[in-house]
Amino acid sequence: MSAVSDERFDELLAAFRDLTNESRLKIVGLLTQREHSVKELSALIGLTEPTVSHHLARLSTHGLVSMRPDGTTHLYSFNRTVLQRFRKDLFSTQHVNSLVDGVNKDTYERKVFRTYVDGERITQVPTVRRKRDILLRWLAEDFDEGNQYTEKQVNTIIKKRHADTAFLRRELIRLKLLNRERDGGIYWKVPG
Amino acid sequence: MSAVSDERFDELLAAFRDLTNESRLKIVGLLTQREHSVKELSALIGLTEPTVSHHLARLSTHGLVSMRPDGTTHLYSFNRTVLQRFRKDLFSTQHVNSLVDGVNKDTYERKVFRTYVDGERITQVPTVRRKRDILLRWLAEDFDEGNQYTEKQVNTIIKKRHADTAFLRRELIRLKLLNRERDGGIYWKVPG
DNA sequence: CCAATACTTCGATACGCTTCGAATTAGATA
DNA sequence: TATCTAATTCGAAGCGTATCGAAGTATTGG
Repeated sequence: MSAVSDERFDELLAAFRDLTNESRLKIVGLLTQREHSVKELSALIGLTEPTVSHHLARLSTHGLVSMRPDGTTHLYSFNRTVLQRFRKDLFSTQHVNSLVDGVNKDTYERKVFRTYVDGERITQVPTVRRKRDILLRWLAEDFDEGNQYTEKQVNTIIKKRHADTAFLRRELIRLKLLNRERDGGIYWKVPG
Repeated sequence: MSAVSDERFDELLAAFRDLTNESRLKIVGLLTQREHSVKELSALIGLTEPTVSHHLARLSTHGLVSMRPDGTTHLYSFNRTVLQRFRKDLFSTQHVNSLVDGVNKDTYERKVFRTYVDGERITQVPTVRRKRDILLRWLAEDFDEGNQYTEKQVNTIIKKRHADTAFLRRELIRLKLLNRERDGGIYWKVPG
């Protein structure tokens, strides 16, 4: 489910891009009132006929306008229903969510692991909190929900990853990944 | 009430232009889920931090995103209400109508008058129907609603504008500006 | 069949915009 | 205080596109 391959969204985006343009919005504004010829539109908004023709061509590729020949003149009209459908769809959460490629979603975290973790052990605790937090969430996975741990047991588990047990234990509590009984030496993992 | 001076519409247009851009839509999509730092966004969508920073700056000029500093990182979040208001306003007929400058609305017709009318008289009847129709609507103003005219009276009125009364009389009827009693010689102006 | 008219297509220009890398600023850590 | 990191600002390259004039096409009117 990559962003690039969401053709439906690409079409919607292109349609809106073509719509959010001063000249084309003027054309659409005029066509909402009644049908107009290219020459009329050209005179009304102060652009040459080739330019107007070009804009109308772009609008029609998305079905936003229709043309009806009348002698040598081409009468263009606006398709309200098409725009209404586009308005509804563009910002639907479905499409917005599909923008982000799931494969890329954790590249940042992977980079942190590559830098600070070697196999099973943390080579160095990142000084930057944001990076450190990523490793702490990983470290928290070594604890089971529902279990209770003494401080000694906590240190043993942490030591498998890094030597500085005191600091990492305090950090786990700061991030609310572990909880500690008031005054006591009992720790447990916070669910979630 | 010129199109160029409708600042409110210009602002809406600029906001939507800034929104209908693939990179910025990706950013907005991510920010709808939760707040993100510039570095995170950069890694997630595969752009450099300066580029992301630039996009965020554009989005924030329209109030679409807000920033909250947290240490050296800047956490950006999305303002739903602003987008909702924009969506409502952009296509309101009020704004669409204000796009067209009233002063320019009749330039095409004025040009026809300049070319084919000299003071009170039609110098030459345009062969192009579209232009001819403009003069016919002007000619119809010489007739009063509610009055009844014989063919002779109709010709007299037309002759003040141009010699070819027979043709112009027929054309007025073709355009449904004048009406004629079946088989009879009685004419009257069509209201409206 | 020829002339006039409206439209479109084509080629070229000019402008804006996205994007990047380099340099700068601000904040946190040690 | 000095160093590191994150973010921003700046300058430049590349691309798309809005626009125009000129040329080509189709349809009407005589």
